[in-house]
Order: sequence, then C-alpha cells, then structure tokens
Amino acid sequence: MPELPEVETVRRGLAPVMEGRRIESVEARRPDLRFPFPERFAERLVGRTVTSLGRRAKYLLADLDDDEVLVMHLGMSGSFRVEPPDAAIAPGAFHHPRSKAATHDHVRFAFAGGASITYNDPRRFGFMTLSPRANLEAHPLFRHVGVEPLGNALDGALLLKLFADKKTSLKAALLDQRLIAGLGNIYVCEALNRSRLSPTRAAGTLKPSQAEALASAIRATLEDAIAAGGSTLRDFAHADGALGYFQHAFRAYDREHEPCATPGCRGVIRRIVQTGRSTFFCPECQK
DNA sequence: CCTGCTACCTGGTGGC
DNA sequence: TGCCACCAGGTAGCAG
Repeated sequence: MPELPEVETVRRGLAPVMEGRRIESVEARRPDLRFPFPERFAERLVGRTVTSLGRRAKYLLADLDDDEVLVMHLGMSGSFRVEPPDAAIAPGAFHHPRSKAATHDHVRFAFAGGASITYNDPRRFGFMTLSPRANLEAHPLFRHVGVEPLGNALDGALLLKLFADKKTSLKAALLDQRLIAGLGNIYVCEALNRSRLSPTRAAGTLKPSQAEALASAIRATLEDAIAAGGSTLRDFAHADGALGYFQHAFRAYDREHEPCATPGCRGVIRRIVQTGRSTFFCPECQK
C-alpha cells in the first residue's frame, strides 16, 4: 500500500543496505515494468555507489556517485525484499530461499558485502528510471509535483491558497499530487475523518480554521502511519525482510458500517464512490 | 487551464 | 469446486 508513509518506511528499511554500498550486479527479469527500463540500465548502475537514499512524495531516490539518481516508484503493488549477506542466493535464483511466490520478482540489486534487495510488483504499475541529479525537480516526473506534506511549508494558510476557488471535492483536491504530494486514497480518507471535513465538500469552501485543522490532521495522520511502519519494519526485518506492506489500524478506510472513531460521535462509516474510487467517511461528524 | 474518465496489470474475494 | 464479476494502495494520457 505505497502511499507516502509506506514509501518512507521502505526507504528506512533499504537505507542501511544501500547507503555507502557499491552496486555489484543488477538483474532485470523483463524489459519493462510500467515503462521500459532506461537504456543500459544495469550497465549504468553496476560499479556505482549509492551515496544516499532519499524520498520525494511517493518516489524513492537513490543518489549515485556519478551524479545520476535511480528513481523508483512502487505503483500500487510494488515492494522490496532485503536479503542479508548470508542469504547466499544462487545467481539467477530470484527468490529468497524461505519465500514462496517469487513470480513477480522483477529486479534484483546486489551490493558489495553480499546483501541484496529484490523488487517485486504483481501489477507492474511501478517503474524505475535514471536521471541526472542536477535539475531533478525539472524532470517531467517531478516538474508538477506538489508540496511535501511533512515539510514546513504545509499549513492552513497554504491549503487555503492551494484550494482557493476550487470547485472540485476535498477528496479529489487532496489526491491531486500537483497540490500536495504523497497522500493516496487511504490517508486522504483518514485525514478528512480526523479533521471532521466531508470528502464531498468543495475544496474552495474551507474556512481558515478548517484549513488549519486539515493541515494538522494530514501531518498527524502521516506521522502516525510512519511510526506504525517503523514498528512493523522491525517485525518484518526479523521475519523475512519483506518491505512495502504493513498493518495499520484505520479510523475510516475500509470500515464501512463500523462506528466512527471520533470521540463522542455516534455516526457510522459510510462508503461512497468519488471519481471512481472508494471514499470512507462519517456523514455524522464530517461536514 | 481545469476536470473527469480510461487504461495499464494481476490477484484476491465473494456470489452463485 | 469452478466460474465470473468486481475490487484494490497510483498516475499518465486524453477528451471535453
């Protein structure tokens, strides 16, 4: 479920394996994911050292020592698995010895010291590309990417400005990566429930106090999820090194017919469809 | 420019 | 048990 908190969790899990390590080999099992791999993908990576692993919105950014960046997006179903140095995987054998389904293992990166990471993605909506570090923000992928919701820039005043005159719903506005980058279907539902704002309401109708509440709710929702991811990360690392999915108790998402979590609210969560996607909210307290 | 729809791809689930 | 329709965390591209 890669929205911003999941991607950040993956980043934290991969950083110790990747940072400061030389890439020894890259195996791509197929010519493409959502998009074709770039020209000479493996050749351009092998021998490079990952100087740092960062994140922008839902993108992972592995900085390389030749001033290129390996840009990775997990799409809907992408995940990484970490194999420690002692896993001793035979060349060509993509799957972890203890893991069963490896049908959708698409790429493996092996690092100096013996650790490796494997990218698995059943639906293949994810992708990887290489881009020069300079002017990365001008790259077509990032040119229109909006503000980082956990950065200092996001507050009520900015939301008011971003949403000014918008007739589109709050749900759609929050999902628009050109405005705020990193929220997805789940955390939009969560943040709206937390701030008691209706997903169907026109984005341009927010009052300053509501915009402030929404900004705080977005931040708190993401921070809580990242904290939950952090604890799950430890569990997974002990289990089999799987990264990319973690359990999280949601207040509204996927809780149709269940009681609203808002203190004192006696409402029941309802599911509606907005622009083709499920929205979960409480009609009682979200106005 | 804005808004909304479709497509991309596979797997899991629930109804019959 | 099988079959099938429907649903799923994202986003690029296109029509209006």
